Amino acid sequence: MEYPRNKPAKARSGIIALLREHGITPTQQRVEIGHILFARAQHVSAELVLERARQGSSMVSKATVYNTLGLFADKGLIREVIVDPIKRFYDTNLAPHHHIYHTDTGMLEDVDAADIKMECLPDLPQGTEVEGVDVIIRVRHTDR
Amino acid sequence: MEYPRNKPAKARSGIIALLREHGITPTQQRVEIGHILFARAQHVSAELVLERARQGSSMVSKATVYNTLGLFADKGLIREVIVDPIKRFYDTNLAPHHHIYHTDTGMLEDVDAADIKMECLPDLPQGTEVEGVDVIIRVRHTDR
DNA sequence: TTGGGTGCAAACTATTTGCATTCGA
DNA sequence: TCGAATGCAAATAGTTTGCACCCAA
Repeated sequence: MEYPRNKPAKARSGIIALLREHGITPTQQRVEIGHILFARAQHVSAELVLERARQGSSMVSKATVYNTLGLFADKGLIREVIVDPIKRFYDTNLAPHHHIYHTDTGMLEDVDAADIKMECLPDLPQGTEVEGVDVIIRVRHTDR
Repeated sequence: MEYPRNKPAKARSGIIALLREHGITPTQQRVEIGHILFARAQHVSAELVLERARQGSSMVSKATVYNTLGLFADKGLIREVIVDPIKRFYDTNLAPHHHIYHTDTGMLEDVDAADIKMECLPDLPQGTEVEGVDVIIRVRHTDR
């Protein structure tokens, strides 16, 4: 189940349904956070979600933001992206894709998986299975 | 300048020369840390380096370990690897390669770059240049 | 009522920083 | 000698945990 890109923000009722489909009890805070996340395809940090939640109506604590993002990621509603050594990003785009990371600005961009062809993945170690393959293209602004 | 794999540990004099070649003043602590790092191709965390340094003869503080690892990475002696959201790893293997990350054990394995062919990298954003491309294959042990 | 689920403050961990001291050239 | 490097401690930032509270069964 995947949240489509470039769609208008889901209504709260839609978010409640989405949470239920994923086996998550919809609480006020989770719905609020869902509303922030699924407004559009985006890359967010916990800090940003917290900031937006505080601008909104509901009370949400910092710990709840972290716990909820972790829960959503576990349940497959969002995808954790590890590119920055100091903070985690969460990606609401669940379509197969990779990332361009601007090391000087911290900006993260999506690259459709179809635009990168990987051939001959090496043999996996015995008794393991692939959980995911991340490709991160690190770019910086050219000095001029 | 690249440290070759599978070679016996560099003598301290060799490490001093290596640091000088990279424009790093060789101090007692830096040489000690270099000695730990370049004993063999490996993936280390700051914590592990600190632990090993304390087992050895020299006094090295935590802050110095962090600062030195950062310095070595800046100067291209080691490579920072971002796979784990909670800690950084440093890789003493500078040959072009990618990683297999065992999400359940935290183990990191090298994959020769030649074993992964990437085709048609997407167009880069205007005014940027590639700093590096990381491929991380996340694997887990299959349940049986 | 009651036991698991939830939310929050406080705790914790990895990392960085400021500054007095020491070291290397 | 003297600027650079170190060590310590405290600060910081991101994240996790312990526990009181709440709600459905």
